[in-house]
Amino acid sequence: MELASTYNSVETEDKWYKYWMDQNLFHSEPDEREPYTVVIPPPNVTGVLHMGHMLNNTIQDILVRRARMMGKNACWVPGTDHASIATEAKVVNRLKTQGIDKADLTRDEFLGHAWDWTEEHGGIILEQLKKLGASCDWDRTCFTLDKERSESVIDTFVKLHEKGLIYRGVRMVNWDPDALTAVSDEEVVYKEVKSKLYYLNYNIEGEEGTVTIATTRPETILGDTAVCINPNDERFTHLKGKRVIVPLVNRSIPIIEDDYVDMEFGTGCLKITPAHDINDYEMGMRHNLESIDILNDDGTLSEKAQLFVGKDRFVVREEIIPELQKAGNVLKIEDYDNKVGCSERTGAVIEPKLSTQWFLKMTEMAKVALDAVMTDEVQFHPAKFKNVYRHWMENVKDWCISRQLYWGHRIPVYYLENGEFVVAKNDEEAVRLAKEKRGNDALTIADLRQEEDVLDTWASSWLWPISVFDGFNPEKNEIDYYYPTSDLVTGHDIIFFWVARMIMAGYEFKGTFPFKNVYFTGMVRDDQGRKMSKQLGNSPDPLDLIAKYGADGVRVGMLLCSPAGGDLLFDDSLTEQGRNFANKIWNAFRLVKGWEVDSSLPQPDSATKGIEWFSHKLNQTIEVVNDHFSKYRISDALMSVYTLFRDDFSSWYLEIVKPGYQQPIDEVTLKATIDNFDKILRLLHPFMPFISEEIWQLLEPRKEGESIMVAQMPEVTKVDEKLLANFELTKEAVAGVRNIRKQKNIANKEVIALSILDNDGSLDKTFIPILSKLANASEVNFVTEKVSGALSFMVKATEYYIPLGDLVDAEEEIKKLEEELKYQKGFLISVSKKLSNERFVNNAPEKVVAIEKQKQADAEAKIKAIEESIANLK
RNA sequence: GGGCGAUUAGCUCAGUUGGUUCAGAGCACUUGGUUUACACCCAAGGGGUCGGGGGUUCGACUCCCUCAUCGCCCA
Repeated sequence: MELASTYNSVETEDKWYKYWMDQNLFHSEPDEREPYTVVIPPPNVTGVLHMGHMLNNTIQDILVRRARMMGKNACWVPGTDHASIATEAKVVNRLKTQGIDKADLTRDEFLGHAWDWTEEHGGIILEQLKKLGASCDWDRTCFTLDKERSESVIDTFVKLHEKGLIYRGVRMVNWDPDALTAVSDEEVVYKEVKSKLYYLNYNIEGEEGTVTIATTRPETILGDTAVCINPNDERFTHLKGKRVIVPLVNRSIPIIEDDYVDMEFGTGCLKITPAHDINDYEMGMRHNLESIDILNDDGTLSEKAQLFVGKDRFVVREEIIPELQKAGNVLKIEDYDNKVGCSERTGAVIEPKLSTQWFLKMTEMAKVALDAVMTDEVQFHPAKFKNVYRHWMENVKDWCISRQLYWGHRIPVYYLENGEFVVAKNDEEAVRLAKEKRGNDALTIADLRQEEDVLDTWASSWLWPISVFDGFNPEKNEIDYYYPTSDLVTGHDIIFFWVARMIMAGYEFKGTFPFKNVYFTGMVRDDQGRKMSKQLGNSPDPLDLIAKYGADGVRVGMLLCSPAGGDLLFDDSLTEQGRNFANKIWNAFRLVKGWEVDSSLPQPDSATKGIEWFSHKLNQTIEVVNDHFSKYRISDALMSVYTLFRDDFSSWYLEIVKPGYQQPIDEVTLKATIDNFDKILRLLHPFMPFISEEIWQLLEPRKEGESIMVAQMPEVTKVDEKLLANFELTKEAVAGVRNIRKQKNIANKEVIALSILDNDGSLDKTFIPILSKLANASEVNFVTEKVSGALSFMVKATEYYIPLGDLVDAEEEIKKLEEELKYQKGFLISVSKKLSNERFVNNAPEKVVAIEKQKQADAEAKIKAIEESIANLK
């Protein structure tokens, strides 16, 4: 079979993904094995794959594939969430381009359009994940708005309400005037903007003189109901108990006193607008102030404002200044940088607004969820996020769960005509409860009015680890097998949105944690550390990357730059490195595959020893990889396998066992080599699923249905550290010979003779066949005296000589030796100094002192040998 | 303003309870290479006062204090 010298990822990857699907290898059913469960952080149903998903899902797939190969029953549940506000915004926009206004549609008509959108876009992102190699159990694909998940949401709402944890109240909420809905605190992003600070004079009532306030939002003066000073501010003692006049509307408002006012900021006088600022609202409550809501839901001014009615708040901000100037109220205007809250979804400037919403009490649930993490019942990786989590949990506020949208789970609250309400999971139940409540058996559903609002999307996402197994359905018991899940992989930016709330839901509804480990990924940025965004155009299209470098290459590239939790600076060169590595593996395979076997050949000693060494090296690496995985150091684990393949296997092992050009190989060595290759491929499979499968299938005849993805992960047998250390010395000796060849321009194919002076008898002679082969030595002999007329080098106390007669330059050799001598002497001094320090010898552990003594002895021996060599050359 | 974290090679980062000459890895860089698997490669090499200062200790990248700079979260 002719194999191309460059690996072709495109053909390979589609072929094997299809094979895995056809063989149903991703599917999991409960059985007697230990489960390993991961739920996907559901991507937004309208979204497309971006680099963050690539990273996230690469890591999940690595964990899942590895668990599967370690004999666990791995189940990775995929799905999407309905992203109520984002999707609704997209649907509204599309309707707009079709000339349809949302306001003209009934709820059901609108939902029809929203489902159409979902049908069109919903599957895209999951199909893209397949290109990456994601080994999700696609039979289990869920959607937060499908039947089972919806029932879960409604069911839990009813339960939480029964427990008294859900309440309805008037609160200051974050209002998105574009989406016309409340959003949670976590959905507000603060942006730095250049704005102005306006200094405005208010006339004091009944006397000459003015009070100056400073504000960034002059239009809100129309809703002012007080001016506040700090009671300790001596500048304003004369104002106590007086009243001022709001400009333009000429409303008389009181001057109040409150410690909240920062005497340093602005003028020290603060205007209070309880309806439009959270702090003012609280102050309004304390001082019994009137609340004047001057804004309509869409951000225009309402009748209550009296002026500029119907105009947008930003327009008014511009227009009110000339009016104020005309009235003589503007003192000055300064440039000012401040942070403005914007909607994460629509980008609109958020208005704090009083409105009636549904809330979920957080205090009790947060306490349980906090303890779970602080005691490591749920482990965070990296652990530094525990602090962030604690801070949020200790300051948690009740969760505003209602949204004024159509696309989502409609709140199961039914109002009666008298304003009372019942909470029920369906219409029948609602009617039954209403009858009970009112003592009126004639009530029908027509007498009830269901709440118009829907629930926050996270009210379904937080149930995800339970709801994907239909865990609220008492007739289903799969949950008992799969829950709690094992690992959650997610971005650290949604630690509050999602992770915290899933932990709360886990304890609340299942009595235990939803997952054992949380692996937080960083944010993917470009090579200059900028966030990837559409505007900057600095985000590569993941599918293009896969086409160009292969999914394996991209996976490796993602990992090479991804310390846990830290931001990662993505650069194409990393995926290129991944692709190059795949090519390297491919070519190693080409080499092995190209060998002709001759069963009559005996195995060379070098191969026997090489195979023995490599088995220990492999075991050692497996140990290291296991350790890395146990600490969720995924990129370190990859780097260990990468180094094993590139350095140990390719550069050393294959060179040791490789037969001469166009010569056959013996059977035993070939078998062992294929075996070793097989093991490395299995170690590699979680990281590079496609190429590992491709080569694994070609390496030996496989039966239909066999796959590396369900092969057993190699296990550690024994590691002989001494043997490994001796091989390292052999490597040094080989490098010594290569250096001399290079210095003297002796080609590798030219044989040399090698003499060894084993000064202290420490040399492991079993490695000599390897040294002989890799040094291309015609003979290796042992001597008891220094060899003159030869080039030499030392490895520990062992001296190596290459007799080269006229090529030897005594001057140069002496210089080289003297440099080494200088270093050794310096080293000896530092060690001796340490050992002559009584406090060190008395206080340091015995082991440490022994090591230092050994170093001293080694250095002394080496110095002696070097000095003799120098004398010999002179 | 409150809190958290960081600062180690040109870049991105390791460095696990203080202890081998322990200052490391990958990339980048320099030099050399038509070695018959691979130039998507191989070999060799340069490069850091571990942010500054102080302290604890026989011993500090590691622990403590302080200063500086940066980042993130929250208000």
